[in-house]
Amino acid sequence: MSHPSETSRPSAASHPSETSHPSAASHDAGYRGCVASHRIAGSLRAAILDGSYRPGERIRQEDIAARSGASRIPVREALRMLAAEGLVTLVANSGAWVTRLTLAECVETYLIRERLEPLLLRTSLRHLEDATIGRLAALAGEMEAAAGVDAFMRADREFHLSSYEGARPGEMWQIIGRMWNTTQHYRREFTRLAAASGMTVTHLEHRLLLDCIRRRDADDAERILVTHIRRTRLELQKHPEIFSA
Amino acid sequence: MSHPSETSRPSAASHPSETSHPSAASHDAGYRGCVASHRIAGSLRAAILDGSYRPGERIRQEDIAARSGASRIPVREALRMLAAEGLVTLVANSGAWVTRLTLAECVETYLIRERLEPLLLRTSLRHLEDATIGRLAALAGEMEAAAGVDAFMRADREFHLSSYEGARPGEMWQIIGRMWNTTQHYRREFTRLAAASGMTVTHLEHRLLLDCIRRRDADDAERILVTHIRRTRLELQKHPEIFSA
DNA sequence: CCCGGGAAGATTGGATACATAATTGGCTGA
DNA sequence: TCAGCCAATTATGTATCCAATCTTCCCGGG
Repeated sequence: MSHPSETSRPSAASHPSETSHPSAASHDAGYRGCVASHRIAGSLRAAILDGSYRPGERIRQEDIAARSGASRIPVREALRMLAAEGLVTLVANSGAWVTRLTLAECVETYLIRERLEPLLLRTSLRHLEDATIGRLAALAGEMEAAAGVDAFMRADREFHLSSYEGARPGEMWQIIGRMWNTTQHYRREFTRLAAASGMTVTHLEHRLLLDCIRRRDADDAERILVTHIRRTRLELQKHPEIFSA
Repeated sequence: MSHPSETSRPSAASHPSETSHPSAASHDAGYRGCVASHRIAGSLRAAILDGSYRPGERIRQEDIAARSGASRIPVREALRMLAAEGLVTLVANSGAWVTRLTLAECVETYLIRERLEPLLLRTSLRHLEDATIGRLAALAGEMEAAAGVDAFMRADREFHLSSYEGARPGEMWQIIGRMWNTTQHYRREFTRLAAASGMTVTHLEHRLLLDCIRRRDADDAERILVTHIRRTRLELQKHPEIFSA
């Protein structure tokens, strides 16, 4: 419903054979829009994140196809999307499994987060709205008052990801979001263990981080966030049993 | 051609309905093996990286299918793999384009590299073999003697990526490899410009980095590498015309 | 002369069907 | 009793066909 190249979509390319170019990269690592493959990917992603599927569990294409009322082709596309996000692992001529991380892989993820999340927080801090900061405070309270593991997990996830809301969606946001997803299961198991022995230090770090954010102090915020992620990583490394289940 | 779960593939899962789990995550973000979709993805990737396809250029499924002698379905799978790597951008019901980066996106990529590559180099340094270090020296020489842009690009890419060879393939390697790929075109254009005004500083940085690597000094190596990437980013930001082409 | 609207063509998304490779279970033999 | 091999079954990979959507070109109006 539009005209030549230059209007609805920026920057036609040089070759005459080319037509137009999709507008500002959505970077969804896949299709955007309301196609079946997207719906299926969404419901599968949700199922993996909330623990309905467990790491190492096999995903059969026909099962998903039957359950979603579609054929296997959109299922395959969905599986590829999730594979791109690291949530499932595909093996040629064999099938798909919910990605299982080893302790070493999980630690690597945390090492990456220690370097990237402070950068993203710094980028975000300049444009973070006061309303969002208020929401962060509420979430810190929710975590302290959280009764169960799931409530804590939800608040923790929203707390950290919301603190990055000031950053424009881009490569960094995508990488970090993916890491939160792939480690979700192991953070849940770890939280289960950590909740037993109390999480006062975690809550202190969150409060401290919130204070840095309120002061818009990027340097201090980076330091606290590194500390927070690093300490969690070191704690996690004390519980290798999580990964041998 | 193997037996029950526990032999060729580690760690059967807990549910009886599950079967087995793919061996140590290949993290190919897709299938591994010799299927058609993989072949097609490989040739398309090569074509994009060597500049046969330019950013913003449309990729038609039937073209690729006809050219590779397969049907459109493996082409679609290949496009999804490349989309996962960020090399192509898919839009629902519309098609696929070679991903085009804005200056801001490219700068973001460099900011991420500034934080991650030093970490990867540090990880690699412990296990880097002497033969590889010798190869690095040869590549530094090749860059200094490079006649054309393509020769420099090849040597530069192999120099840096080889310096990470001591690190086990994993998430970090994948992220960084992807970034080298998505920025390949823009680095080529930038190199074209930079070559005109000489690249003595670049060569000095490479020599210096090589020296740190020889001394296995991770701290110095990190610093030099940050400097190297950061300076390139700042130079790149002086040439926004590369992105408006 | 430029902009908006509409219809024909082209291209992608999805369903069904078939070929191929892997898994699973049983069978034979030591 | 158990290891190893073989065949039936299952699941994945691919090809072909049809429907839905978008692109493109042409036309009319301002």
